[in-house]
Amino acid sequence: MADDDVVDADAALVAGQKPPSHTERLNRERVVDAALTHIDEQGLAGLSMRRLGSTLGVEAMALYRHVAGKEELLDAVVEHLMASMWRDEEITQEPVHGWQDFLQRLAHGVRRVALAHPKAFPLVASRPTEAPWLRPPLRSLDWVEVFLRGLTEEGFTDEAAVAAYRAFTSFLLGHLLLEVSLRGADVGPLDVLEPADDDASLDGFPLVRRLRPGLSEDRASVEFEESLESLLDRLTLVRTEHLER
Amino acid sequence: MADDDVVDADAALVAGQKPPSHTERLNRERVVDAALTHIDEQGLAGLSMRRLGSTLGVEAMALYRHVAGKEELLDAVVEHLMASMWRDEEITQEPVHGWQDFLQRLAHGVRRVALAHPKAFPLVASRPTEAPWLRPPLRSLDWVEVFLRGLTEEGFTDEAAVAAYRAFTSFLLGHLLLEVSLRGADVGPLDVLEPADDDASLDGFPLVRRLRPGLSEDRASVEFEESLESLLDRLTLVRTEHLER
DNA sequence: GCCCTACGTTTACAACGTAAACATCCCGCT
DNA sequence: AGCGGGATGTTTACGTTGTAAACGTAGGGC
Repeated sequence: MADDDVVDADAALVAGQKPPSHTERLNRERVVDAALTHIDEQGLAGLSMRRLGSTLGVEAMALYRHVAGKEELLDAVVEHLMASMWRDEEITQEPVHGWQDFLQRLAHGVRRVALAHPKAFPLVASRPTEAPWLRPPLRSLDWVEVFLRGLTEEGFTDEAAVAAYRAFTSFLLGHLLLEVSLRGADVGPLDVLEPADDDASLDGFPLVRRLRPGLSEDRASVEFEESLESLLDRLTLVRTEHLER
Repeated sequence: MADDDVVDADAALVAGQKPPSHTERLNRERVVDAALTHIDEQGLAGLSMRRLGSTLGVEAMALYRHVAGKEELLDAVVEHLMASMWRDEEITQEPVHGWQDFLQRLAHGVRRVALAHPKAFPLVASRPTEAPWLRPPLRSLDWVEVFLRGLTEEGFTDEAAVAAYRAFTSFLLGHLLLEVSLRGADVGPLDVLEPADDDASLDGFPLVRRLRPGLSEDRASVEFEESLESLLDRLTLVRTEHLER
């Protein structure tokens, strides 16, 4: 990305635009981008205005010309994350083959975002939404509109579409939060205690001890797929129930 | 609870024990309890060691004799929350009528805890578990053992019980996090702007505008019930599939 | 060429988590 | 009963945080 900046600067020069006085000027987008990569690399707790400023070669207070404060910055990161899904041509480009295909693509799109930014995704779940009837992770008006359009165009009644929104968001939140908490967890001090990890006196817990290998397996992908399939089955029922009424 | 303290002190006097020098002595339980009620009342962000100390009539540093630090205190609050479910006689007392009854009681028990402490419950979801194969909200060895025992005793194979654990935790996390974020949200400045809440230019979002009444309804309870029912149906399949194999 | 405005810096303050040294009180021992 | 020592709470202090306010400064429109 540092290379990108250099390239961009050169291109700007060739195009006859302003040569950067010292480095490229700050703007809201650069601040938000830097915040996201900082969270990706150092974790949410490692983000402070001062540190973020210094990675941008700038004093902390400079950031306040572009974001209103830390809270608003975090909201902007969330917005940026969900907005990045618009560039996902599998969702916005390809024609849709039925509502099940549509929900599959949406679900996988959100999952891609979550897995690309495991340390940042919890923000999508925990920041308050701008209206109480918006639910993470589909928390922007744009995505809710897309969601409702996708379903009502495919024969869902209004009530069924709303019910589907609720079920879909609950599903995504539960699965993705658990998955990113696995993948985003900082690998411990890399202790050699790995082999001795069944030591810690699982003596009172015979079933846990016996099933620990199974519990430790990474089944996140198939678990997601199967639960999604099951949800779609349920929504099939919801849809036809509301139609017959 | 302040009354309780007085009563306890009097009882202690009658029983011939130490009269409290000034107020009751501090101990870990009082600290954790106070932290929980502080979070319930002021929200997680409003909790600081100094403020918590002063509600206990004590200097901030006194807390460090009883908890190792703020992080450990939050972990203790989470532990306390989930441990409080043991006193739920509907879970631990009554005999179980089949695994579906068992899971229903467990689910409702966790939900009761979540709804009783909407501001604190997100901690149950966000604090790291002590092992990567433990998943919120059933994140203690005790509860996982109970869970696995309840299912294996009812004819689940080891693999099916593990699959059920994954599905059950995802379900609870998604639904309860969304529900408490509704009920725990600080009611805004109580603006009179309530009636004008469809104002904010929903013009680009016709479907959202049309379905907003439906989206605003509080369907949390029936949504929970229906999703739980659907999950139990799915687990019925999982169970018999693994048996036939 | 000059000025205004947008941008970045400096300085400052209150609040935070917590380490270290200190005071104090209570309990068990002889 | 007296005393010694460990447990408990306080004081002081340090570094870090978010951010308000005043200040410089540089660059583009007239």
